[in-house]
Amino acid sequence: MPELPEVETVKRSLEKHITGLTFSEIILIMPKIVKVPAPQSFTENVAGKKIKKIGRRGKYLLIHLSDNNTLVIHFRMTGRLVYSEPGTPPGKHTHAIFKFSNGYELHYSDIRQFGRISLVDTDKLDAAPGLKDLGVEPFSENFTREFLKRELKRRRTKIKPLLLDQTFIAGLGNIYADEALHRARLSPEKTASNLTTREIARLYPAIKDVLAEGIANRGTTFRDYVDGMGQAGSNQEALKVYDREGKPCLSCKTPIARIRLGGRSTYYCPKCQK
DNA sequence: CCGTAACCCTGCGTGC
DNA sequence: TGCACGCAGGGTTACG
Repeated sequence: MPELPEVETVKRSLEKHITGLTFSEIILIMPKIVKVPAPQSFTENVAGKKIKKIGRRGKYLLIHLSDNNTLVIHFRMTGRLVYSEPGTPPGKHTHAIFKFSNGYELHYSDIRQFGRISLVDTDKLDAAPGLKDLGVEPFSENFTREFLKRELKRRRTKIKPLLLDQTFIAGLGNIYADEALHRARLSPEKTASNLTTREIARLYPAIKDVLAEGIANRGTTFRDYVDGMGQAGSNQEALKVYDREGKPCLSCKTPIARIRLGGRSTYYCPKCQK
């Protein structure tokens, strides 16, 4: 499931190949994946436009076009965007094909069909649905230890669900939230406002470190995730707790526990994480 | 404010 | 090439 490191890897792998290319034709196989505008308007407005720049905000991939519009793509769980050879046949779950004037194609596929694409005014990006309420970018200068401390102090929710809250920090998902808490040696059930200064001093770098490591390893591939060139990542080999229920903690050998928090599976070491 | 749950959807693991 | 069922998951929305 593409979280910040996976979307960042898609961005980096795609941008060197498609920046400057011009869309020639868009084939929308499954119209419902386009949120706004209406399907016909969408395909007409993307065709003929040149890609100016690729960006990312939280888990959203942003493809900025020459006419001051931006394609906003959210992959949810199983979405993929892969730069493909001319004439690549659509797969079973290919929902849109973006053809370039050089013959190459960008194939958007999504097994679960949860992902969505929008075309919005670049100047109004910050007000776009989904983007307008996004919280701080973990690698921005706004995300400081002091910010984290101040925000945690006024939240009475458990720390794990809070880390998943995109209006708080943008880009953390289930995998990296669990990994950050393990790295910081904090129980996912701890109430945010109860974290001590010392604990926050562990959590702050842990969040940035697990995300940076995920990017360095080109993302976590459990089943579906691939980058913009169709390549799997290797960060699954670096995970300490996620999807390791019953397996020994790599620090203390205690079996990794799995509980449910905020409706999500949560993996942690009951001994290391207090 | 906080927690829970339904919804969207398909593939996969499980039990028979 | 068995089949029915339930679960998983990100974000949004609804509800208590």
